[in-house]
Amino acid sequence: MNCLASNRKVMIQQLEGSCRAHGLALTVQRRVIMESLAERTDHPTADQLYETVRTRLRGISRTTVYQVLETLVGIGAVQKISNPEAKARFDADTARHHHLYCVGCQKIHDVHDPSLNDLVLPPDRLAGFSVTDFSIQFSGLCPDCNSLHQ
Amino acid sequence: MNCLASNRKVMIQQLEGSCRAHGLALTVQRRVIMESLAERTDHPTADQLYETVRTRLRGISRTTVYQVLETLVGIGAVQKISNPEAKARFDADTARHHHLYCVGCQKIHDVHDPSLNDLVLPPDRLAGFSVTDFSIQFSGLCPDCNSLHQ
DNA sequence: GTTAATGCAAAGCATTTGCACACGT
DNA sequence: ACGTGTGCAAATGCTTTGCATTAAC
Repeated sequence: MNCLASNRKVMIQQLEGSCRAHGLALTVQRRVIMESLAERTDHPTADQLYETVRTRLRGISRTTVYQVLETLVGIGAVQKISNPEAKARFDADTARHHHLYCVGCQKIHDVHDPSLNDLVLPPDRLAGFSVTDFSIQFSGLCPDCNSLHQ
Repeated sequence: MNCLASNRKVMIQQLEGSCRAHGLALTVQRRVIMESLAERTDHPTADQLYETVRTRLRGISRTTVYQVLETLVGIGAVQKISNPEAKARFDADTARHHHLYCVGCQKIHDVHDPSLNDLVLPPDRLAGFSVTDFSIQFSGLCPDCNSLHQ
């Protein structure tokens, strides 16, 4: 058995476990979508993934791909890269600073902490990448939401 | 003269300078959009900003707000927070890892570097925030684009 | 057999485009 | 005066919704 096949088997078992744990059915669609996403590393959009998936499961609907992806994010089997609603957001502060997304109020707060800038810059070549800039996205609870939750 | 008024004046002078430097006209719309964005720290979407701007410049078009924001990003007066095309992208790898956006090929590459995970976690309370997770977005050139550019 | 998931069609937003008019230089 | 920027209307693209059908448990 080759490595890919073995990984896939493990991955599907994990998916099965996660679904069970959340009382979700392990449908063909969920399995194929999970598999198709797991074997690529190019961070596809829902639509790009749909194009792959439809060749394996003819008749699958675009809606299903969108829905299943959100479900998989919900059970922690997949992560979504981008700010949560995937809308463009703008900031007049162009100095280097970082952002905290509050899972309580869904707002984005600035994090001005100069120490963070030094912490990460040193490796300015990571495995052949020339890095010109970076930004850290934190997620958690802002002070206001913090006090509500205790 | 109060502090806000003074900041605004400086900001507008900077905008004027940036526009000149790029051969762009300093239009009323650009000024008001820049001002409106600069006085808030809540990282509005283009549409949210439009709602504010239209109360100050009746008749301004939504299109203009979208266009001007992109122009301002182009001259570095404003930054856009989110992945560049603001579409949702998905990743089956849920382990902590970071992302490099290549400005050459526009692809998002994974950066698996365990040292980065230790570097930043320590301050798990930043000014009252409880941080549960974080992710670093690098931008720069991937190895392939790097070799093309030299 | 029950309940939840899928598929379809259509609607809903966010964003972009093409072109005529107006404004900044 | 010239050329760029703006406004409008319409198109496009991504994503969501309501509801009937189908499949998983």
